[in-house]
Amino acid sequence: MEARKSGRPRVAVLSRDLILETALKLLDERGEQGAGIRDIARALEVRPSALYNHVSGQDDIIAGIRELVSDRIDVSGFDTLNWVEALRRWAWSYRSAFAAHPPTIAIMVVTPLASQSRTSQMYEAVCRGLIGAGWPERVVLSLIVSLECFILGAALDHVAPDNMMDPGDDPSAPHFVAAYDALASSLPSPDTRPTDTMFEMGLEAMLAGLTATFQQLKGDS
Amino acid sequence: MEARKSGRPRVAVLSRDLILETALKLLDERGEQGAGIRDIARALEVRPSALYNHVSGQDDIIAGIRELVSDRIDVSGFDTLNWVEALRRWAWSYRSAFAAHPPTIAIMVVTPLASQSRTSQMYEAVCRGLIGAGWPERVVLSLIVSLECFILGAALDHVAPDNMMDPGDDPSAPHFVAAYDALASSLPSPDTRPTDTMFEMGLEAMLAGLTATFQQLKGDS
DNA sequence: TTCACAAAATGAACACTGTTCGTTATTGTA
DNA sequence: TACAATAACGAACAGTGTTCATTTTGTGAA
Repeated sequence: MEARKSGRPRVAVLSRDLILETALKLLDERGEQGAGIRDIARALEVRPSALYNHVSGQDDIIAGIRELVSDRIDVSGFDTLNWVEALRRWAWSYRSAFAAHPPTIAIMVVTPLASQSRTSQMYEAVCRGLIGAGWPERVVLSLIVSLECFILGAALDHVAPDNMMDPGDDPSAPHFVAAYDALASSLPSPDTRPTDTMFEMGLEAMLAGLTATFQQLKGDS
Repeated sequence: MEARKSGRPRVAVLSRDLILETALKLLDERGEQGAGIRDIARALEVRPSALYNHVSGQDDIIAGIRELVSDRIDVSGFDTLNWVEALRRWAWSYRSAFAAHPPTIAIMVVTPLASQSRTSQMYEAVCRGLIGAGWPERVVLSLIVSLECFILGAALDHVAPDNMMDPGDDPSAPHFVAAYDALASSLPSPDTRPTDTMFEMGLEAMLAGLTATFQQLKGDS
């Protein structure tokens, strides 16, 4: 544990990638608050100010993490499957990519997308698949974004504690309590989470609705 | 502008409600960062520490604001309309309640729900309506939460800048660029926002899908 | 080979945040 | 009339992201 002296070290200790990987790891391990600049620096055994030689600031780190996460989203279905099944695969992997790194979600959702990024390659693949399947260009982005809204909302729900909606024994909300209890006791096994059945239900509803829309659009043209 | 001396003032300057209303107002005016403890205190012409006589801390303020916002959600449809139209009204007002106070969304979504709150009265109304319409108790909460995921995701999207998804002229993402341009030029008027057509499309898709699910459930029983 | 400059680390600040605590003046109550 | 509760101030504290001068090392040009 000998302290490093001032001045440039013989072998570089830091790199942009190393910083981002460490940040993501800390985020996963300790949650949203655990990946501050000082935490990352401590994990790398470095003074906080050293990070600024490789990264322009905290926003830059967040943008970098988003790239890491969106790389895990599976768009392979758009080359091989029909658009409904491709969207289904995409949606599930989209959710699990974020669910694997819970604390990132809330940050990602609000932070605008940097252009020329790997994330826009992900959108490119989805757009190509949908347009190729016959969807009109002008509705494709609405379709994607509306699915994305649901997915990200679901990812946030996935993060939230299971009892987040627990009404307790609030006597002024009997139907709410009944619905909560009925859901809890209808789970197939104790370790299936409500949030999973919820995601399935919502996703299938959207896909069914979109299929109807698609056929209607085909009929009009 | 005479400074107030130490000691209890003759007429109280603060109250919990006043603090919450001020916080919400600042949030609306200046955005997410503009409603810190010190900002609220400055707006009320009071020292920051004075707030702690009426509020337990920042989390408490956030919880209070959520109550203020969810009071604006319209659940009246569940008494008068069929469940689809009631859900539609609920969803639009849900979104606009949050859209009216953009910066609150990102905070609300992540913060768990306090029980016995006015918010759970909102859920009670929705549950009562859906169960009364014939939905099985065990799926009602999944239905609500999945719609909620979409709505909150859409509310976040509503907050994001319109050009958040702008790919620029990225030559490596031609379909993405084409879809983006097609959407932009297909807007009926210059002041209709893409996020509105997106919300409509997604909501109608979900409602159509849920209608199909409902009829299927009726057929099975 | 030498010299200047870029790069990469330290460490000491700065401005900012939410929060706590002691002090003081006023109010309500027994 | 005592006495406690209340509600304000003001001075701290611990935490944050960030900047800057400094020191050391590496590298390309004259």
